[in-house]
Amino acid sequence: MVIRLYNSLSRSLEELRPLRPGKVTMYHCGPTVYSSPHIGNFRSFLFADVLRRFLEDQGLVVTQVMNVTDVGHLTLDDIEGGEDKLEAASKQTGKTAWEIARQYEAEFHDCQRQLHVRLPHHMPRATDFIHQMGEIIDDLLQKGVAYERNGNVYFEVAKFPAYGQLSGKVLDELEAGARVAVNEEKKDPRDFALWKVDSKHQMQWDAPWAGGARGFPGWHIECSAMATHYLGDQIDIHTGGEDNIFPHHECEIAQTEAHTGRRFVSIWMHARHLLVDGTKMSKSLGNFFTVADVLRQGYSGLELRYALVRVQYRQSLNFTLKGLDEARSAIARVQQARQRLVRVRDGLDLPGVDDLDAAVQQANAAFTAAMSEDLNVSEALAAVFEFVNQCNRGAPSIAAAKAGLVVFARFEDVLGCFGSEPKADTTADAPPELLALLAQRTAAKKAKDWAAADALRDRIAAAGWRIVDAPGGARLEKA
RNA sequence: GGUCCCGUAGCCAAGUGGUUAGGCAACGGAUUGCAAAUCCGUCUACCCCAGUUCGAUUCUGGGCGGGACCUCCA
Repeated sequence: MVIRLYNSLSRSLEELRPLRPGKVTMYHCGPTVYSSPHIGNFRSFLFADVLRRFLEDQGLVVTQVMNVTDVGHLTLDDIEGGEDKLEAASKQTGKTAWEIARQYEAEFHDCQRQLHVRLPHHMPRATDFIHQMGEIIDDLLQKGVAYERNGNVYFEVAKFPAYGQLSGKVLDELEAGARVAVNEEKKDPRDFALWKVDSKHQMQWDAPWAGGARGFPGWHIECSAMATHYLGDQIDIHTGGEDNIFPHHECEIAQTEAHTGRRFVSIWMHARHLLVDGTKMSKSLGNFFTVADVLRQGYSGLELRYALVRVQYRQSLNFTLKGLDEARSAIARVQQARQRLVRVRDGLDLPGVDDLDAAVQQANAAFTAAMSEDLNVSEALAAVFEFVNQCNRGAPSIAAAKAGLVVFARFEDVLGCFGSEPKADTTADAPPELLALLAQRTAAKKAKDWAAADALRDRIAAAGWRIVDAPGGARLEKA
């Protein structure tokens, strides 16, 4: 199956042709660990996760690298002598920048776990790569595409003609941009920092090249260092949020390609920002959600994952609490269909004669086709639910149940938002007191004391379980 | 101001130059003691105006509306 992905650089769908057949290298711009991860962050990271899962589903061997930015990116204020994100958080909390970084890095990993993210193979910290950044900076200085002013080192954009290709920024207009603070040190306003000197900065290192001043790395160099370190000079796919296109990825291309002399990335992929209640998520509008916020409201990681993954990554998904409720219902529908198959397979329910062959084939083919076309998850989900309906309406044989469960396992393997295969019967997992109530209800039903039976059912429901009445008897499911 | 994306039934959201996407919700029926789950059915839409075409939701142009980026941001 040909996999086509949208390349931001060419602004078109391109067939994925790995540099080394059968293997795909991916680099993802990861979190800046100065605050709690929010749902927008994870829209982007879950997109990367689904991409990786689908490529593996297609038999490709994937190597994933995601950086942890613990140096902090400079804020706008920094241009005028302010501080970076980590430094700012440090001042507010009284903790050191290092403590802040480690705290939020741990929280990020926790979110990854809760959202069922398959962990990237490498998650390097920027602060562990100061030396490698220095080597690149030194090389760029040697090559004459970077220059030093008062210890600060800048990349000279004029020396890299392709600058602006990714973002489509017209250079002349950039120069006149109103939000660009004047920096007399730069030869050109577009030049960007590779190394900065600021004696007040908490995180500082001796310059890792001869003759350099003590300071800290600039905005973009970490990704070049870590990507090339783990994956080589050329990588297949590089992802990030759409905001990364400019300036971050534009600068990354410039400095990396100037350094290696080779094309850095084959396919650039960018996730569209999500909207919350139809508008941009922001703290001032009060529609800002961290991952923890959502989980605290009683939604599961799977439900949040479903809500963030169900729309194709290049569409501006509209996140709502109602959407989470919909996710809950949708997941339940899938899991109920799976459980039905499990019960047939395990001999708890009578098998039928339907073989499901056509449905299995159709579901797999439609799912693959949808995902192959730039990860069209919405369309892939339609294939999933079409299959749910096929399973539910028929009377699957034992062989069909087995085959159907393989299909569902595959869907779960790629999307990861349904959960593991349901147990055939969860009654035994319920607390003993609920089992006692269930027994009482069964007795009440036998005595045709409907009022008592219904009252008992209500009590069980209040405890978070629901009764499933079936021909073989009633059982309990976690609601 | 520059660049770009989008506007699909109650809500979310695919897709197509002419054949019911899907999910959630709602309603009717089957099933059930009543429910839950499930099945069947109903609600069947493409912002507006021109143009191209035998035919446009789908292509072109204009308008209106929403959103994004333009050195904090996934």
